[in-house]
Amino acid sequence: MADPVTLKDVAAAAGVHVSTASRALNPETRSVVNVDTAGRVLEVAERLGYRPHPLARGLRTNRTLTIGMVVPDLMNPLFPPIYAGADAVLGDLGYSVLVSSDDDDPAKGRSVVVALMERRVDGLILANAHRDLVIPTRHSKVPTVLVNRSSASNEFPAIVGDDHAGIGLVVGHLVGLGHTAIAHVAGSQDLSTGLARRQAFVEWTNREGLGAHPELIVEAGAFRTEEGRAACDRLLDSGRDFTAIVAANDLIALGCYDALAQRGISVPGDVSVTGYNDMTFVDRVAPPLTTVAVPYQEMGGAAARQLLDLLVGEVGAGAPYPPTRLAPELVVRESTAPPPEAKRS
Amino acid sequence: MADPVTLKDVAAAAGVHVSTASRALNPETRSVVNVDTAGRVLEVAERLGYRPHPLARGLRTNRTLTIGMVVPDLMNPLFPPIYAGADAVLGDLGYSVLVSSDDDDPAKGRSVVVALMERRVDGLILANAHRDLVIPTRHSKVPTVLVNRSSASNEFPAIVGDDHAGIGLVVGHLVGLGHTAIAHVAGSQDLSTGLARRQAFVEWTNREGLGAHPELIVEAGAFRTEEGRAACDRLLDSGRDFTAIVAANDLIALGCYDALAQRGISVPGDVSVTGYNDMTFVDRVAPPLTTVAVPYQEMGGAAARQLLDLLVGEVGAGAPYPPTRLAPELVVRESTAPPPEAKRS
DNA sequence: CTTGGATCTACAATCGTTTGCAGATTACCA
DNA sequence: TGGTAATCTGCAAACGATTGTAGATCCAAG
Repeated sequence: MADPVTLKDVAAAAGVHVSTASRALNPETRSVVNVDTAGRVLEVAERLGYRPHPLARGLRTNRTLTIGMVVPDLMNPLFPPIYAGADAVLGDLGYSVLVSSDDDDPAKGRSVVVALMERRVDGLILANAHRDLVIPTRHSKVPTVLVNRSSASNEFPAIVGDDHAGIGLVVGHLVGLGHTAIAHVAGSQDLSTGLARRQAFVEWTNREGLGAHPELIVEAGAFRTEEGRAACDRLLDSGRDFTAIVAANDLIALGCYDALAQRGISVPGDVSVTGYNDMTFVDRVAPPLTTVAVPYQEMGGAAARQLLDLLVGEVGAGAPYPPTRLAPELVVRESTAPPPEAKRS
Repeated sequence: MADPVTLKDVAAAAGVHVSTASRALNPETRSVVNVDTAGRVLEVAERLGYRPHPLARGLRTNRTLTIGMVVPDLMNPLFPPIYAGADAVLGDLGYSVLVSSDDDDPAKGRSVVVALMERRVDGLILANAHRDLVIPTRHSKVPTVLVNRSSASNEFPAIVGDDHAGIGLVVGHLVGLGHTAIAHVAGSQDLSTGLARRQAFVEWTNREGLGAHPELIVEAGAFRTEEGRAACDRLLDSGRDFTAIVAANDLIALGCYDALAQRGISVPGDVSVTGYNDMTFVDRVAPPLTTVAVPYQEMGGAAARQLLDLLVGEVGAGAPYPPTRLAPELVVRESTAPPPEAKRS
């Protein structure tokens, strides 16, 4: 009842052939049609409330004005901002963003990507994180950009947070407070962020002259509170002395809170803890978490713009794409303080 | 390079006409074609990796296998679970869910709905909440279901949390602890949940024999921390005595935390506070918040199933649809305790 | 041997656009 | 006035599927 006003209707009402109507409606080709017939068509289309049928148009032009986006899990508060950022810039240009989750399962990741491609998306934004993900788009022509992750070979443009700088911020902050024995609870090394933050940690601690202490680095199996707690337990069990922990992300940091609390170790009285991501509400836990804020929304926007470039640009411009790194920001709260005097590293 | 294997290719390879191939591939019509030609077509299609072109198919059948979903804001942690729940059930049937946000702006709400309809979605799931939202689908034939909100006239099926029961749970809990002077910081009365929770509050406090105290009800302009804080300030300024606050949602409850803390009133020592929704991390704020958990994911799933019913059923089955209410669950944490002895209501 | 009915398959139209091409109109200039 | 270029506009073929209808084939019965 609502909408079936077709191009044919517009053409008829304007007294022209549908091809003329089509050309008049399309800004690209409008110049080829007489200026006042064009005007008449426009006016009639407006009056009738004509809307092109996206399927018909897409069938002919081979474009869907749809972008596929795959994330590990939309319920992880990291990803909605990325989505929102991308959707904002793409929506303005008439694109819709179709999200899929892969639940951190590489197999499912592949299958959702092919599902998206079967839906004929015009481009892909991949935020799913497994480093070894074989990307089915590799040999297809679907423009693809990575966000919040990079690929080893830089075969796709990638927008990532500058983990190196971010970790630099927190270790700088900690040594500024006087810490000299700093531990790291790393995230999964299968994710590019887990790897990058760990590498950044060893580099910055070296650069600050704290020396290399591999025993002060322990790895959480995943970026989750429970895993963080377990990893921190292992660290504590090892008996090594330290006065600060930089956790690979906020969830792991909260896990550290738990492990420390259980042993009666006070934060930040006895040991300082830092997180990463500045998730919602980490300003309200006890104690409010010192962490680093990553501009996820801007990352989404940047990824979208990058993708648009790919869409207009010639396919296969190729060449390796060095990842663009967005600067993070240190957020100092109450989980960090100078080390206790009594304790020597 | 990847995919352009069309029905015509399959037909040619199987030595049949494309119409025969089409019928063979479609389970509905398969019976009409000879059983072993059908088998041959199937086999060839499989071997060639044929995938029907969704646009072509949709153009002909007038279905897109796409469901539109509109939420106020995906960054609000309430909505990803709803999305996930719906996507899980719809995805299994080949549907994709296209999300749009309306930023709680009724005008934008209408425009995203028409945008979705122009994309020819097969159905709509509306989770955007403004009670007075004029729904553009009203006179169109797009099957629509509401989730986490209802419409006054019940013209659409709606899946909502049972706010009445949920509020009953918390006031029951509070009177069980001995509270007799309970205040309510309500949410926006423009949202069906804000309204329903407030009404439930007055009904349950009456039923518990606490009498009506309109001065103990104050309204936050929106379901946000800042507004909650302001509203709670007004409540405190009024000078009325009370020993517990039931907040319309968790964010407002956190606002109450802030307002109380600033005046040195301890939670739950001096006053108990309850929230609503059991958002992630409210178990980690100080003190951990007593609240009510709403099964948002199931709500999304139920909405999807309801929509599927509409899709197969005859259009305009009509008749008012009484909302389906899903039972919430009380989560007791540490923000509630018996009232202080000293204080009389 | 013809006719009628089952069964199957092919033809062709259709969904609503876009777009190469050809034809029509007008205008311009010699 | 006639020829040609410039400017529009219409025709028709796509895009890749689905589907009503008509025709082909085969077999059995009259």
